Formats: sequence, C-alpha cells, structure tokens
Amino acid sequence: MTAAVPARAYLSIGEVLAKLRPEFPDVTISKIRFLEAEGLVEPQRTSSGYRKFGHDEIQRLRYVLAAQRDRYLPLRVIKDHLDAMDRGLEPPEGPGSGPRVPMSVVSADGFPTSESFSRDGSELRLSRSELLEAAGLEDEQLRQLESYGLVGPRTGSSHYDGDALVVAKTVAEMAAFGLESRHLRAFRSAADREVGLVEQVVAPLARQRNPEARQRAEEVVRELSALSVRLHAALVKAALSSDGRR
Amino acid sequence: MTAAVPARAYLSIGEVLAKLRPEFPDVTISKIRFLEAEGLVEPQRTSSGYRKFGHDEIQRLRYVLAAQRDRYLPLRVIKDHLDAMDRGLEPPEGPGSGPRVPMSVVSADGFPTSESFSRDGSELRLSRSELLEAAGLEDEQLRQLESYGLVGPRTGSSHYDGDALVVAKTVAEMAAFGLESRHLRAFRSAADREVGLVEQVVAPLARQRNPEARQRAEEVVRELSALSVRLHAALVKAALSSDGRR
DNA sequence: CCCGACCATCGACGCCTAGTCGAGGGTTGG
DNA sequence: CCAACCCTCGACTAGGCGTCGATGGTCGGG
Repeated sequence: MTAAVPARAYLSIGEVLAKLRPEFPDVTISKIRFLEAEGLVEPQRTSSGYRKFGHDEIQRLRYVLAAQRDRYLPLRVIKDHLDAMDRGLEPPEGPGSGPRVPMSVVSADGFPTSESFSRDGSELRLSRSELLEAAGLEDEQLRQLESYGLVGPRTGSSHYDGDALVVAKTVAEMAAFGLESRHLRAFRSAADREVGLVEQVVAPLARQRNPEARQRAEEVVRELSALSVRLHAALVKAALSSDGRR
Repeated sequence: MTAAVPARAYLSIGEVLAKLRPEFPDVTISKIRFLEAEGLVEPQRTSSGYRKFGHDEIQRLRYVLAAQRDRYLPLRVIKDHLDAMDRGLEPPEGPGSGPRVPMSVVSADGFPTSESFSRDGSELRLSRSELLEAAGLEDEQLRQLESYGLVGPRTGSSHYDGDALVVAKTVAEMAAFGLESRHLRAFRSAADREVGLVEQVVAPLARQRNPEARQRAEEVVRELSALSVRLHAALVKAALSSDGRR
C-alpha cells in the first residue's frame, strides 16, 4: 500500500519530516538541520553526506519537539536533559514525585518545581481518590463519568492513568460552564468512531506477527490519531467561527 | 515606627526590589516595570503616580520570577496561568500529555503558523484553485469534501479561509492512509454536536445586547471549544492506548 | 528653598533564541 | 539527462526580554 514504506533501517531527512509532521505540524527540514547544528541530535551520514536517521534519533527528535511544544523548554535545557539521559541518569525532574502537590507556596530556593514528566502520560497511576483530588471532581461526578464510559481505570487494574486525569480535569472545567456528564456522552461515541476508523486502517498491519509490521502499525496509529484530532479541532473551529460571523 | 522596616501596607518599587533581591538576584527595577507593562502585575499608584505594591502583588512577582527561573516558562504563558488563577482555576499543569492545545495551524510552505485555537487563521482568503494547490488535493476530492460539508467557502463569499485549509490539508494526509471523504463524514457530525453544545451554553449570553455580555460570550466560546477539543483528544488517545495494551 | 535620592514615562537600542532563506552545488533513480 | 532530493554556509529576521538614557516630577531633611 504505502509508497513511502521505510523498510530500511535509516530514513532520509525528508522521510523523517513526513513521519513527524502529523504529530508536530510545524517541524521543517531546516528546523531539523538546525537542531542538529545545536547538538540535539546527531544522525549518521551516508558516504555521500546525506543524513540518515535511525529509530532512536527519531525518538530523540520527538522528545525535543514535545518538550518545546508542551513544556516550553528552551533548547539549551532540552539538550542538557538529553545529555544527562545519555549518561544514564534518568531525565530531569526533581522531587515532584507524588501525584502533584497542590501548588505549594512559592518556595524560596529553586529546585525545579516540576511535574513528573511521563513519556506520554499513561505511566501515571492514580488511585480513585487521588484522581478526584487531582482533577477537582466530586465522587458523584466521577461515578457518572464512569457510567458514561468517559473515564475508567486502566483495563485490568484499578488505577487511573494520565489520560484519565486529563479527561477528568477537562470535564471538571467544563462543568463550571454548566455542562454535565450526560451532555458529554456524545464525545465518547465520537471518539469511539474515530478509533474504529483508525483500527480499520491498521488492522491488516496489526494482524501480522512480523515485529517490523507491528512497529509500523504503532506508528500509523500515532499519525492517524494526530491527524484525526487535528481534523476534529479544525472542524469545530471552522463551525464556530463561521456561525459567529453570520 | 521606625522607617527601617516598612510596616506600612504598600512598598515602593525600590523597597520591593530590596525584598526580592535575596531570592532573585537578577531582578531589577526596570524588569519590574517591564513586567507591569506586559500585564503580569498591576500595582496601585499613589496620587503622584508612584507605584505601590501590596503583599499580593509581591507574591505575584515572586510567582512570575520563580516560574521563569525554575520552569523556563515564557512570560506569555505565565500570564495565562495568572489570569486563569484570577478566575479561580488552577492551571499549574497536571502531568498528562500537554493540555496546551497542540494545534498549530497549518505549517507547510511559508505562511504563518498561527498557534493555539482562537488566534485566527481565518484572515486568509484562498480561491478554490489556490486551496487545491496549497492542500495538495485533487479537484474531485475537494468536491467530495464539500458534498459532505467538511469544507466550504466562507459563508457569503466564494473564498476559503484558514480553517478550510487546515481541514483540507489534514484530509489530504489522511487520504494517504486510505481514508476517504465518506469515512470522514462522522467527523463533521461530531463537530456539529459539539458546537451545538457550546452554543447552548452561550445562548443566554449571546442573546443579550449588552456589549459586555457579548464579549463574555465570545470568551466562553473560546474556552469551551478549547476544552471540548481537549476532551476529544484525550478520549481518542485513551481509547487507543487502552486497546493497544490489551 | 534647595539638594540628593527616588520615581515616572518614553523611545531607542541591544542581545539572544530559534529559526528561515537562498545561492551554489552534489546525488540519486527512473 | 532530468526531477527530486540532499548538502553547506552565510545572511537575515521576528519575537522575547529587557536595558539605557533623556527628561522631568516628588519627597524629605537641613
């Protein structure tokens, strides 16, 4: 199917670009080159001087781009983190361990008042009451959310993950505008439909037992879900602005 | 009543400086003034125009300085946090994946990648063929998209705006995975439902003719749509990861 | 009343970060 | 051989974050 199938181990800069675009729409070739110049990534070269990126370099790029976008970290700091990780130290992150401290007093001396950074939020494990506390939700509200399938403990566990936290927090904020769980049921079904679509596309890959195909499947899932979230967002925005304008 | 330690309620800018210096050695008078100019603090004034800082303003300054130093946040973001806190929310970032709606607009070839939901990408005016070109779409594909209501010219005009472009580009990328317009119809209805919800909430405000209420309405629309996009994204992500895990 | 310390505004300026752009030129594959 | 990539290098820029200096008002003590 896909023409640009990278069966080989290294990707050219343009292929890398295509791979990252869905997740980070404003990455460019010159940006990637710039990041190399700044020492954040260090791709191999072919004998003729072309850059070739292996899987790990691409992960590194993802890390950099996510840190910029989500944490506003300057490149200098991201580089320090990466360097530290290369030396075996686990990333940064001071003693923020617990499920978030309720915004302690602006404590004097500055150790990084950090939030634990998790690769993608789902390594978090919260008990029900921690979730309630962190999201600022009432027990009853959460119960309702669960009955509508909007949040739930991780399958096979009784703990909640980072995604659940985001959902819960968002719902809590929406509740402040008068929206209740029952209004939000539709979100769940919309999301389900999208997921169905993604899985439909990826099914043939996922069925293979070939580990390379499975990895590819994972990538496709990432890209497609980024795209579908983007599409959704754009449609909502378009609809709102077109009818604010009328 | 010695003047040495100001027991009075307000401090002049120089006194504030002295108070903050130990903790933040590189604060300066001009920096504080600058922060005011940027809207991060808003000290009172004496009748002769001197700034006077109350305890809370000083706390605010501490917050700003600490966020800069320890978390490397740009002032813009710190200001958003402060504004949110003023409205009673608590934004200090939960760990989950970035709630900063990561929806940079557009990207490719050189036009402004306006960031974040409301900041308009809609001043753009593209003819049909410009749109096709910019999105990399076939005429036929666009025709289909329009028939499903996924994109369309601006109401009352025959031109397409930035939102349409984002939609078109995203769809084009999804097409590369084998998704066709007919698969995407559901996106449209999901978006419509969300918009309906938002409007329902905002209707009472929008009906007023009081300009202040109308402005408030606009703000609510912005916030709610950001929230609803976030909710949607989180649900998709949660659903995907929970079933990748099974 | 005068002086020195302090404070105000305003515009110009500077440095840094994070890139972008284009010229000039090689590489690859159909 | 051509189109589509890719390379480097230097020039350029936009935005963020302040600083500086000129010009002038205010405050308190002597």
